[in-house]
Amino acid sequence: MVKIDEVARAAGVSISTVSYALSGKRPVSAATRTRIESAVEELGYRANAGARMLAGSRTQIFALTEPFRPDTFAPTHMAFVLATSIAARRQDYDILLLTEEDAADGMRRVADSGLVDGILVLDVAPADRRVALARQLDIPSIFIGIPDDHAGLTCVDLDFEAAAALAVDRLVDEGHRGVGLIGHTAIAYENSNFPPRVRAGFERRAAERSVDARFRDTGEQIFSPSVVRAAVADLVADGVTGFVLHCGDDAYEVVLDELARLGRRVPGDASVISVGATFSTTSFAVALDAIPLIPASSCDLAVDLAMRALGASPPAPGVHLIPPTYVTHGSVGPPSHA
Amino acid sequence: MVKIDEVARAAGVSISTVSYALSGKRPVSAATRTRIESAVEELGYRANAGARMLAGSRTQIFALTEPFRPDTFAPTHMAFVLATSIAARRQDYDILLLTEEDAADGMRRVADSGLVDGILVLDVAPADRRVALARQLDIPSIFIGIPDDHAGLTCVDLDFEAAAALAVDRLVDEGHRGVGLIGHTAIAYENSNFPPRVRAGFERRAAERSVDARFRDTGEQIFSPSVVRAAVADLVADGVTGFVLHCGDDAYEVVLDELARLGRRVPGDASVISVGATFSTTSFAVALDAIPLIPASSCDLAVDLAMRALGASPPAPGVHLIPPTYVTHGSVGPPSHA
DNA sequence: TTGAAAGCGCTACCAA
DNA sequence: TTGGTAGCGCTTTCAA
Repeated sequence: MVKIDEVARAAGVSISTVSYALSGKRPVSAATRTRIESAVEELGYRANAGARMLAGSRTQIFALTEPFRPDTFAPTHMAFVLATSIAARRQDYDILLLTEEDAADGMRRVADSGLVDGILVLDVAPADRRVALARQLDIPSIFIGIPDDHAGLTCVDLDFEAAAALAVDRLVDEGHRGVGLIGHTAIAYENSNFPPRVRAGFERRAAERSVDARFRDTGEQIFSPSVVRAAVADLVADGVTGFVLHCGDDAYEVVLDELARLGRRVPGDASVISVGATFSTTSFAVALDAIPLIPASSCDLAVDLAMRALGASPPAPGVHLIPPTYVTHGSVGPPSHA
Repeated sequence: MVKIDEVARAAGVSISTVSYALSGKRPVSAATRTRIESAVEELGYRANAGARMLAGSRTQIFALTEPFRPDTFAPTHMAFVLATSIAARRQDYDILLLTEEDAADGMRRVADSGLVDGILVLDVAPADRRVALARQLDIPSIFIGIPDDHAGLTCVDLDFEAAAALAVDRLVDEGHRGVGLIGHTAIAYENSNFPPRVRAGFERRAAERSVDARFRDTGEQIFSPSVVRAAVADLVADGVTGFVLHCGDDAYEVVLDELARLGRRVPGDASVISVGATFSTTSFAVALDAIPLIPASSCDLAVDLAMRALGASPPAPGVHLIPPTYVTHGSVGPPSHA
C-alpha cells in the first residue's frame, strides 16, 4: 500500500500539495500537477479510504436500503439497484447494501457510525417505517418512490399519475370510450406506493374525459394467469376497447394471448398501452406502445439530489416527479366500431 | 455524533478501557463492563467507521462484484445478493456493491484504497477476467461459482455434477432407461460456469448407468417456449421417460404443460426432477422433486471462508463443493411400461 | 485490571 | 504557488 508521503517524495513536493493536487481544492501549478500525477501513476497510489473518511468530511459512500420482500418483482428491483450504483459511481461514490429485515437498524447503524454520507431508499411502501427514521438521522435520505407521509422528505419518482392519465388521453383521443386498467396483484396496492398512484391517475382522467373506466388486478398475492384471463374477458364483455397495462411481464403475455383468443386484434379491435414497465415492450406478440419507467432517470436524479444535499446550499425537501414519456410502437389505433 | 471519550467520561474509565470492553480484546471486569455498556446505551455511541478503519486492521466491509449481464436470471441473482448480505451481517460485515462494467476497476479500487477486507465474486464465468485480478490483489477473494482456471483460488459452489448424477441415479433406480436434460439457453453454457457442469454430470452418470441420455437447451439467447415444446416432444418421441430440469422457472411451466398435452402424466408416464433451482418447485401443476441450489449454503460458506482468510491461519486455496440434497415431492416414480 | 499516549494516513488550516 | 502540521477518532502497545 503506497502512501501519500511516498508520492510527495517521488514528486519532490509536500504532502499537502499532493493532497491538493488530487482533490483540486487548491490551485496547483501545471508543472507540479504533472509531476504529482505521474508519481501517482507510477506508484499506483490510491488514498486510504479510512484515513480519508476520518480526516475529510466525506466517506464517498451512499447506503442503499431495499427490503427484499417476497412479492418484490426481481428484475425491476435489480434494474434500480444497478442504475443507482452506476449513477453513484459517476459521482465517485460507492454503494453499501442495506438488506436487513429491519432496515431501520441498518440505517441507524451506518448513519451513526459515519460510514455513509447519505441514504438512498428503494422499494418505498405507502406506510414506510423508514420515513420516521429518515427524519431523525443527521445525514440526508433520498426516497426513490413516494410514501404517503412525505412531509419534509426528498422523494424522486416517475409521475405515475400523469403517466396513467397520458395513457387514458391517448386512448380517448383515438376514440375509445371504454378503458380498462390491468394492474398488479392486490397485495401490491398495499405494499408498494406506485400501483395506487397509477390507478388514481387512470380513474381521475377517465372521469375527466367522461369515459367508462374499469380496474382489475392480476391476482391476490401472486400473479395468476386465470385471474388475468377472466379479467380480460370481463373487460371485453363490458365494452372496454382501450387497455392500460401496469403489471408484471408474465401478465402481459396472458393479456395479449387472451385478447387473441377472444378474437380481438391489436390495434384493430383493442388498443394496448404499457405504463410503468422497466422491461422492453417490443418483444411481445404485438409491440406495445409504452410509457416506461426508466430506472436511470429516477436514480440519476436521486443521486444528484443526494450530492446536492451534501453541498453548501442543500435544496429544500420536496417531491420530484419525473414527467412521463410516450413511446409509440403501433399497438394503439381507433376502435374498430368507431 | 457521540465519541469514545464521552463514553469513557460517562463510565468513569479511560478511553482504552472502553475500546477493549467493546472489542473484547482484553479482559475487563464485570462491573466496569456494565458501566461502559450502559453509558454506550444511554449516549447511543457507535464507533466512527473511518477511525476504526484507519486505526484498526479491519474495515468490516466486503465487496461484492456481480457484473449484471442481460442474460442474468434476476431472481436467482437477487437471492444470492441477499444471502451474501445476510451472511455478512451475521459476522458484523457490510456489503459494498461493485457493478461497474469493468468489474476489475472496482476490485482494484476497493483493494488499493483499503476500503474492504475481502471480495466476494458472484456470477462467475468460465473464463472470468476477475480471476487474474484476484491473484494480484493483496486482499482475499472468494468465488461463488467455479471458473475454468481456478488454480490458487478459493471457490464455493453447489456440487452441480454430483447433483445431476444424483438425479440420474434416482431416475435409473426407479427403472427409467431413457433420461433427458432440459437445460438453460445455449448462451448460458458459455457465460456461466454451472450449466456445463450439470450437463457433464448428467451425461457421465447416464453413461455409467448405461442409459440413453439426451440434452436440449431452452433457446438461443433467451428462453423460447416453442423451443422448449419441441424439445419435450422430441425427447418423448425418443423414449425419454425421466426428465431432469435445469432451466428457468418459466421453462418449467412449459415443460409440464407440454407433457400434459402429450398425454404424459407425472409421475405415471414421466418422472421429473428439478436440479439447481433457487425457486420453489412445489407450486407448479405438479410438485416436483428437487435438488435445489440454496443461496444461503453457498453464501454462508463463502463469507465464512472470507473471514477465515483474514484470520491468523488462512485456509489453503481450493474448491469447496457443497454436497447436493434431494427433496421428495412426488414427481418421480417407475415408468409406466416397466 | 486499567491508563496514557503513540500512531493509523489523510485533509485543511495557517504561514510563507 | 507551496509547505508544515494539527487534528480526525479510534486501536493497541507499553506501563502501572
